Formats: sequence, structure tokens, C-alpha cells
Amino acid sequence: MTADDRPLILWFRRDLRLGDNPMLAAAADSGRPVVPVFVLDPDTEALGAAHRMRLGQGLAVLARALAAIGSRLTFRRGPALESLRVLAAETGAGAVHWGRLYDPATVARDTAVKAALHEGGLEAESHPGHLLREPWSVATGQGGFYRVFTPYWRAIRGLGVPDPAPAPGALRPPAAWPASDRLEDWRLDAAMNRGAGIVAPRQRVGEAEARARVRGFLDAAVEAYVRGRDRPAEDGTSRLSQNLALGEIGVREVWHAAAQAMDRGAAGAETFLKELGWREFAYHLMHHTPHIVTDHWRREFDRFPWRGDNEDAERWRRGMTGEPFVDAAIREMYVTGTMHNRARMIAASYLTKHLLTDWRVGQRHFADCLTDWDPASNAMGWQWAAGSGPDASPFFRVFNPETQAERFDADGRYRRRFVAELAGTPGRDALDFFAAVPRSWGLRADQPYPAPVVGLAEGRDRALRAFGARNA
DNA sequence: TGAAATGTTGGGGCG
DNA sequence: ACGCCCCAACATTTC
Repeated sequence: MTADDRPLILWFRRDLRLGDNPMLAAAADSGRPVVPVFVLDPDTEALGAAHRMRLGQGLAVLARALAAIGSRLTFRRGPALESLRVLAAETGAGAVHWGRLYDPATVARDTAVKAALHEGGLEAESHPGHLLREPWSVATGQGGFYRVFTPYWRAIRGLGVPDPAPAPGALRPPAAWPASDRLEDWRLDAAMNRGAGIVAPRQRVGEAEARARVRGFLDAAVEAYVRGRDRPAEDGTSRLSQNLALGEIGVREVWHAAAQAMDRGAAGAETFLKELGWREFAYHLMHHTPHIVTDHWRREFDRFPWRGDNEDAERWRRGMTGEPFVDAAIREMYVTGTMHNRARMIAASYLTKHLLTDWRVGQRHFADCLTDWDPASNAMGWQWAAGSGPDASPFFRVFNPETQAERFDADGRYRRRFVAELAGTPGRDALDFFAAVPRSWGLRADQPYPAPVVGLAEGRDRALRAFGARNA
């Protein structure tokens, strides 16, 4: 039997890179013609506006990177299975390969796609690469899964991580390139409205930029990471989340680079590796308990008297709670597309505790506004903040935004950077907030800063009473 | 990867 | 010299 020489379709999803990409390495090794494709699937691409825009930026850069090695990214729109079948028929492809994803909706879709492709006589193969390890490959001594981060971390810390595969120097083209949509015609930034023009230029897009950032971070900021990562006014974090979310850089490559930095004595490298461990833990949890994405992980919170969406939550969404650290956090998100980790904890604690609002209200809003949105990290983070998650902050652990500001933004630089009303002469970022948000909100930089939605002591007491009532 | 209330301790001022 | 009070600093408990 001769080797199959029919083209191989490479279905790109959240792995917009050439290096450290097992699917791509396998395709290059096969020697077969390769047809790279991205399918905009209406069923599963009901994405938040910011992430959707950011996806468009990533796809444009990936298309150029593929062109540079003599290949071409084909854009198709429609249900994934149908689109892949049609493309296979058009190109005479015998196989579809893709990089595995782990959120419940995508797993369900991909399982069905794989079965149907097999049934249609096509080879269908999924590859790892989005994570350091497959979520099911880590188990406790009892054979179960981990519910607490520290033992999980101890378990994976010493395990080997596969070496990154090098980027292929070339991909064999098919006899003829299939027709493609024009990416620009998809208008992936349309849902962001005014925000697109503010957020887009602030993104670090693509594999080359991500890799440069890894190098820069591991050469400098990582030394002060243990403290610096908690100070949102400083450039003390890796800021790689937007790239990891879209797979613009492989997490395994980042892991090895950080491990090397640790070996040469870089102070914060171990702490940074641990953050990659948190991402991994989020996926481990999402695999074993998929309901973490939609329901309280601890079912007893089903009886908690959460407020659904409400006017206070709307003020939170608008960055107008009157609580400076919280508003700075929200406004940072509108302007930059991301939010500092410390700020996320504070904003989330404030919404779920001081405003007693269901964490899913915040989860949805973050999913709509973050360019680095990730289904596992977003769900775990919100449930952690709300107290309803595994290894979570207990519900009665209520962040005081003013105390937090004292500790992590003592000179007020972060708050003034994003809250124009608090700055004598507001800077670019503070003013851009007003340019990014909908005109219908009627916000202006020269209006007085609002009074707090709720007193800190009052909000805290209300949350603690609600928690007490739940237990009664 | 809290915060606030409450408890304990020990030094110094003072009669 | 001694007890008493005050209070800061720290520790523990509670939510």
C-alpha cells in the first residue's frame, strides 16, 4: 500500500502559531500537501466582542506567517463539520488535523466532527499542545483529580514537559489553493464599536511579538516578579495572557524558557512557572468538572441569595462605582483589553461581595471585554473570587478596595492612570476610556467622580449577613 | 493571593 | 520600687 499523498487539512482554532505546534509538526513530517484553514463557526464562535476582534488580529498575522513559508490560510465560514467536508471535497483532502481544546461546548462539537469525518472516510486526528499536559494525565494517589492547587502544583511541578517542536521551514502546497473568504469581510471587530479603535493598537499580536515579550520578560521583569506582579501600575507581569489565549505562543515553549531562566538563577522564575500552573489547573478542573463554566462548582451556593443583573452591576460595568481601584480596573479593561491580575481579584470581589451580584454577571462581562479571554481561567477566577469554586477564597474573605489600594497602589499611579476624574491632568489612557465606551452612556471626563455605590463597611456587612443566612 | 475584631504582651510614663 | 494605665505591636479568632 502506498503512502497516502492526498492533502491534509490543518484546522487552526486557538493555536495561531507555527512553532511548538504538534499539529503543524505532524503535517510537515507527513510530507503531504497541507491546506491550512480557519473556520468561523457560528455555533461555537459566539464570542465576546473584544476576543473576537483580537482573534481577527491574530488570524491576520498567522496568515502572513503561513504565506512566508509558501503556504496559505484559507478562511471559511459556517458550521465546522460542513465547512471541513466541503473543503475536503474541493481539495481532495484525505485528512483533517487540529489542536485539541477543552471547554465543554468545543469538546462536544469536536467529538461529533471527528465521528462524522471518520464515517465519511476521512482521517481525523486531534493533537495536544494547548496545555503543558493533557488534563486527564494528572491524577491523585487515589486516581481522582485535584481540587486544591498546591497539591496539584506539587504533582506537576517535577513532571517533564514535552520539548517544543520547531516551526516548519516550509509546508507543501496543494495542487491548487481553495477559494477563501476575505478576513476583512468578516468584520470581526464590528461588535466592539468605538472600542476597537482604542483597544486594537494596544494589542501585542502574533507569535513573533509574543516570543519577543517572553524574552524581554525573562531577561528583566521576572527578577522583581514576586512583588512586582502585584503592583498594577508597574509593567511587572508577563502580559502573555492574550497570546496564550489564542495560542500565539506555545505554553510549552514558555515553560521551557522560564525553566531555563530559573536554572540561571532568575529570582521570580519559579513564581512565574506557578502561574502557568494555575492556567493548567483551570483546565484540569474544567475537564473533570465542566459545570465550573456555567454553575456553582460548590452546589451549596445554588441557595445563595445572589442578586441577578442590577443597576449597581451596571455601574460596575461602566467603571462608575465611585470606588477608585474598582473603576480603574474596569476602565483598564476598556482601554487595553486586559486587566491586571490584582485588579481582577479586586473588581471581582467587589461585584460578588459588596454588590452581592451573581459571579456569572461578571464572567459574561469579562468574556465580552477581555482580549485575553480564556474559558477555563475566566470561570475558575470568578468562582474563586465568589467563593463558590474549588480551592476558593472563602465567601467571607472580602477584599477592601481601599486597603488593597494602600498595599498595591500606594502612590495612586494606577488609579490616576485610568480614572480621569482623579488625575489633575488626565493622561491618554484615562481619556481614552471615554472614547472607548458607548456614547449612550453619556460619560464625560469633566464630570465629577461619582459617589460610591455602597459604603465599604455596609457592603461588607450585607455580604456577610447573606453568607450567614445561607448557613442558617 | 483578607479584613476586622478581639486578645495578649511588654515598655514607658506616672503617681 | 511598685502598681497601674495607656497604647502600640503583634497574635489569634471570627466573619
